[in-house]
Amino acid sequence: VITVITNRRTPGRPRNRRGEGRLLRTEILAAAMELLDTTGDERAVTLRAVARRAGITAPSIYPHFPGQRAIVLAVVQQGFAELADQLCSAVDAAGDDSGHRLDAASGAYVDFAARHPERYRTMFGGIHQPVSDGGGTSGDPATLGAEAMRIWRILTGALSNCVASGRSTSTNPAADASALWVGLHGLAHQQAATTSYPWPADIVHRIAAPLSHLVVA
Amino acid sequence: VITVITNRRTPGRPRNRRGEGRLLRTEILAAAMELLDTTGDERAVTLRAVARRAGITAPSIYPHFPGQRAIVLAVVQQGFAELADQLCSAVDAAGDDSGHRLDAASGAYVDFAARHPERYRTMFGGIHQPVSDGGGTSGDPATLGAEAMRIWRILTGALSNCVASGRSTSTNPAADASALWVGLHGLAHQQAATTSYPWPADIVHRIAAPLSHLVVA
DNA sequence: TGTACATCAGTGAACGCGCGTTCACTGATGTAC
DNA sequence: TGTACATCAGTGAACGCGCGTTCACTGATGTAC
Repeated sequence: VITVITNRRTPGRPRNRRGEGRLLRTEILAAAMELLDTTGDERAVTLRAVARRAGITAPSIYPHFPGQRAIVLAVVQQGFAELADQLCSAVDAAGDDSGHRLDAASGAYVDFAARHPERYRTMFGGIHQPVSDGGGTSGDPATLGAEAMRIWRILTGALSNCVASGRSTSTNPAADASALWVGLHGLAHQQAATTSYPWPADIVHRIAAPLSHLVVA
Repeated sequence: VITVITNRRTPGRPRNRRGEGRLLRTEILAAAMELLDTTGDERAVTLRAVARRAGITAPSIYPHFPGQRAIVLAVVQQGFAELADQLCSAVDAAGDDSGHRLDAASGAYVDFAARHPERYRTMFGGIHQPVSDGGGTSGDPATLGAEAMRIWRILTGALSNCVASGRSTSTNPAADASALWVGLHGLAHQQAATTSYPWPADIVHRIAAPLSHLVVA
């Protein structure tokens, strides 16, 4: 099957009303995310491809984004916000048991990457460096970007609660939360990159439990 | 500072003697690796850029590689071979103590990524999927690619020795080696992607020790 | 030993393509009078 | 209420660029006789 790339825009697209031009920004972002998720290739997110997907002409993007990199950067930032939101929801929905809450966070993290593999890879691809605000005094999480900070705080909080309830023996929940994040990231990224690695069935728990210093049940 | 891209090849390059044309393949590969390590961007490894770097014209590449993707794939494969070699050397040089040997493997792994961040990211970028041979019965490491299998075996071996000498309480060294690899990968990849994450000082040990189920000293 | 020839390593010009970006523009719509 | 006008959303054509790939070629070198 040959994919025909058409340059025609969806002809019926109504232009936004006066004063509502900013709405297009949202459509452009959505188009970029769709492109990323469906093509599975960051390089497919070109300015022209995004415009085609959004049903507009390429120059129409410039009033909303200074260039192509800015679009990808916005996708990445929104990705981090969504990831943080979903961790938050998962933890909230997990009830009162501190162990369940930590499990829920770990599961939601890996799940996000499984549902949006290419977006996850782009988020952590490094070119856009959204995790850190720069600077980066070693060991000081305050240098994280705002959304990354949220994620780190959710993990740290869940782990601290486990310590408080005697479920974890961690003596440094802040540092161990970073270690846990690294472990989850390793699994999430690897699953997002290659679909056929021979994982043990309980791989999430096998990674998250020791890194969280959970007491053996 | 503006980087001037010159199309001129190094004029003095002597052509290989008759029958030694295959030598150029090595030079092309080396040029691609240099490009990847110095530009820090996989997208910079174009067929033409590789040719410029190698001091030849673009069409000269075709007798040696069917196309640009094949060059990157070869770079990735060589990267896996080098990584496996370095793990092997590090373990061999670490003496007899099983704990030291496992530490050496972990350290060498993270080190490789730190020394060649862009190459590491490309290796695990997923587009080329070099880790798995496909198929991928869950839990069966035999479906790994040859070099990935070597890496996994080194980790499994080091971990098994720790179990044998009472340094690790792992009850499933094969599965825990996968978990350890995932953890090391998470750290290696994240360090290769963003230089300024606020890592705890003992991050490697903080990840590797619990995943290996090392007994607390 | 000398010479014609086949082979081989690599060249140079050319192609069509999609890209990012620019520029002048069009036509609908809200607003001032 | 009617009309002229400014503003705004988005268009369409064009540019120069580097890319991957093709093709016919050149000139050095080993070899057969």
